[in-house]
Amino acid sequence: MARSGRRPGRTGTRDRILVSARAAFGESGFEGATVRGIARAAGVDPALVHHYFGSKEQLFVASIELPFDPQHLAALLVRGGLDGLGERMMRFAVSIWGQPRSLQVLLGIARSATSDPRAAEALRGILESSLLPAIRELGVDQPELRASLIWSQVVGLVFGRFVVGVTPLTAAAPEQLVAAVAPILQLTLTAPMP
Amino acid sequence: MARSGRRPGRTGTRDRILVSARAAFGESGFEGATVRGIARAAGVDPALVHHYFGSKEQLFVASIELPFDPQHLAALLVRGGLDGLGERMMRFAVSIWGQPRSLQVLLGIARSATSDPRAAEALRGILESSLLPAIRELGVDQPELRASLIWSQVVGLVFGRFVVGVTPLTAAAPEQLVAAVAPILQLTLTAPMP
DNA sequence: GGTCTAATTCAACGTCCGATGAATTCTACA
DNA sequence: TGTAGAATTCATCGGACGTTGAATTAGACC
Repeated sequence: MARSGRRPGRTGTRDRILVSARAAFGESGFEGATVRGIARAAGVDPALVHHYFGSKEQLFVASIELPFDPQHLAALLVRGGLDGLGERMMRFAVSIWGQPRSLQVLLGIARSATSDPRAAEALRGILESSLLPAIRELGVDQPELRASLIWSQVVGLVFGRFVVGVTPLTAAAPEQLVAAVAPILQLTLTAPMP
Repeated sequence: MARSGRRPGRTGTRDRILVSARAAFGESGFEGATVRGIARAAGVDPALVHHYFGSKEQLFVASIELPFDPQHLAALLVRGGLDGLGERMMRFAVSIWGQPRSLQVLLGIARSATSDPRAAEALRGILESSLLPAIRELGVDQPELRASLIWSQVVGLVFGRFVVGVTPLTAAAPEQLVAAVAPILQLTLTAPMP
């Protein structure tokens, strides 16, 4: 039984709450995760969560900060031109979901997007602030449609691999996925579009 | 205030509950939808839901019966061979999500898959009982990986169009989507795979 | 007409949830 | 050393949820 009152020394409590929150939201989405569960995982009283973050929603917002800078991504994609862009995109996706913390953020957003418009907007934001500008800058025709199709392919991959657990997708090595999907993305960039 | 007791005449109450349930699950997923809300939408006391279906979970199972027969779909895809298979797949997907009831069932499963392993299994089932057998039967190499990639593309499309609301995907006419995506699916079927 | 069964509502229980406000303990700084 | 403020817990509130059991009303069949 932890007695009440301030703890001696520096306790990174706020950070521990954030870490637990990312794990919980990534596992169960916004609605499925509970403030009490997050507090328990952080070894802390639920009231502390509100003390630091005000509300469950604000905690969510704080915990799903995008694990990369959209402009940086856009620049990275543009650099190198249209050639090999599909592969660069896949490599970036794979490198992001290879980091546990980034993956948690991504899954937290994706799992919450099914019920929370804000999370859905965050997902759209990745498309509109990175993918679309990059493709526009390269002067491809029908940039909106192409960017959306690429976005939906990557989202589908993440969904299949990490949410639904489709065996060939969970079993494939990252390199194999890159090799398999990159040409498809490349065709999505270059094929004639209606 | 509806007084208690049996209603005169034939009241399709059970069916009305099912209809409301599909709408609610499609809109909010299993956890987000509430028995009380479904009952309210059906103009009925919440206890009736349990009288007819036993539990929220059994109601969910009853309401998400797949809107098509997997074997029939597999046969439809095989008939006609590898040529134009991508287009047939897209046409089928578009025709399914064009029917409101089917779309509700699909979205109910997809939205619940983020937290409910059973729904995730139902989603995998579409892949394993229709897509994969069809592709296998056509003698393509790497059928598991190809089927999974096609599945993830279609799931991503549904997610983008109906859950996240990606503008180019919501705005595109079904025919335009078929024309844009079919060649990509076809490449996924025929491109060399690692 | 009497009786059994199905349909329907009502009232309630127990649980979990997010949130609040007060009390307690420590740190920082004058 | 005294005191303001930050960190932490505790007890609790009000609400929503799934579920249950009893009571009420209608149809079906003898």
